[in-house]
Amino acid sequence: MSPNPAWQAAPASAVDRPSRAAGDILGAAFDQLSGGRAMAFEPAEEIFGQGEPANRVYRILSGVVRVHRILADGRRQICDFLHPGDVLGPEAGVLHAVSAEAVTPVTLQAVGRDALAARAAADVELAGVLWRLSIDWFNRARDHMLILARQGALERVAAFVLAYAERVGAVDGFDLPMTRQDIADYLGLTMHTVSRTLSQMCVDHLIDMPSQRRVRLNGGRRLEAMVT
Amino acid sequence: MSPNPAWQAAPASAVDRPSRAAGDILGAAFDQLSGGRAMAFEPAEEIFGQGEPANRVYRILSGVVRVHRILADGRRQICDFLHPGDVLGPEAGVLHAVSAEAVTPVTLQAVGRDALAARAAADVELAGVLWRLSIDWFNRARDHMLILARQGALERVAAFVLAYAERVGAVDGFDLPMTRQDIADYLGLTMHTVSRTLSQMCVDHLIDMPSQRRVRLNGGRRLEAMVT
DNA sequence: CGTACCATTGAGTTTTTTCAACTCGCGTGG
DNA sequence: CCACGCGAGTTGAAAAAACTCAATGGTACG
Repeated sequence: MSPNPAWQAAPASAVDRPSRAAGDILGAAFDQLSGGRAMAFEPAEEIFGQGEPANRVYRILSGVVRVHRILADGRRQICDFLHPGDVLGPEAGVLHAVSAEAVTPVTLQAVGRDALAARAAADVELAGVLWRLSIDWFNRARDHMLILARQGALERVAAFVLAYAERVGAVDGFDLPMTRQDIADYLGLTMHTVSRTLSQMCVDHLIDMPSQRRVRLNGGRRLEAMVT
Repeated sequence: MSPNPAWQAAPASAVDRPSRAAGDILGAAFDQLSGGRAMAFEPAEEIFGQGEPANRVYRILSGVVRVHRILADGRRQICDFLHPGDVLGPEAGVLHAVSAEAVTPVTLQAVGRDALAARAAADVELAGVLWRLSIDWFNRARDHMLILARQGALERVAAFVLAYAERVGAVDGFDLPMTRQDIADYLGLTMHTVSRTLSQMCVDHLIDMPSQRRVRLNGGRRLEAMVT
């Protein structure tokens, strides 16, 4: 593991998405309502499970979280990977429709759903930030749907790599904290297809993979061209 | 076309989702804010387009609407089909991320986004209804993601047919208002695969199709079994 | 009654999955 | 220290699924 992987730090630049102001407002609300306490989770530890009551909303301080659903026959669909600064939970109804697990070691702040709602009712700016967040999720979900429905393996993996690079603000490469199986379950492919596709992208010099988990984009232009 | 297809009527039972009370609250808000005016659209007519400013929120009175995105290379992904009682638009940011078109003749009420927001700010019940709506959309989007990512053609078509039957409250069959191409673009398949799959389901006596657009479920038990 | 559009069906091809073997890195315990 | 085993990853070959191309059938509407 590299000395200071992007997903581990929670620097202002990563946390304060989509804007400095939005991050501040959210951060302040969480700092205050959580009483400054943080929760810690080990890799593969469950943060909450499908079907459990959804009483709390979380804000990730460090680490990477996967949000997924399990089907009766064991197939798994990862809906999203969440990073420092991302908020987890408020899209839920009374019960969680998905599970959330730590991919890496994770720390997060938890606040009561009702407490956050009460504060949002009193604070127009906070309500606006939460509203914009839910729009973002919705558009993310639709982008994801598009990838799953209409794209081939190469396009899917390219889109994932590019989106991940942007998400962690890669400068000269980045680490993928998740396994090939995780990527496959996110992209609707098998682990094998993901592996083959990454290998092929290396052969074509679209990317380099100095180690199994590390990726460097070679320019990225050609890669971007295949994401439509 | 059958004399009174389910998608044409806007009976209380269809409009008042997810509950009588919620429908009343929404209906009252729309009736009042729209000034009782309704807009009409012909099949294939655009209600709003991707990239346009999202100033209004719509409530469908009759007909079926498709919500979709077009990719640069012409591929199309239908995100959802909406029916009488459904609300269209409030999930959008400043600009619409999707287009909406009439599948059948459609009538709908339009209200200003700001006007609705203002009313929601003053009416806790209305705000709750809108909030629950957005949760429903989100979960629908995730269900859809699951279908697109992890299921075969038979499962996809079966899921669609069952969901549609439930949506229109089918008693002894129902009409599909959309083309095979629409279904394919919704399910992430080709028109050919959809057609073949439906044919196969007829051969297997899972369904009957008295005409190209009409479907009758044969019990539905076996069909439900394949949706996982 | 002809035309246009939607739908169906067949045949061959491509893509992805499945099955299986094998490699690599890493931590454990002899 | 080294052998061992385990989990993750890679890769090849065969099989399955869906797509493309192409032709045909059906229905509605002028």
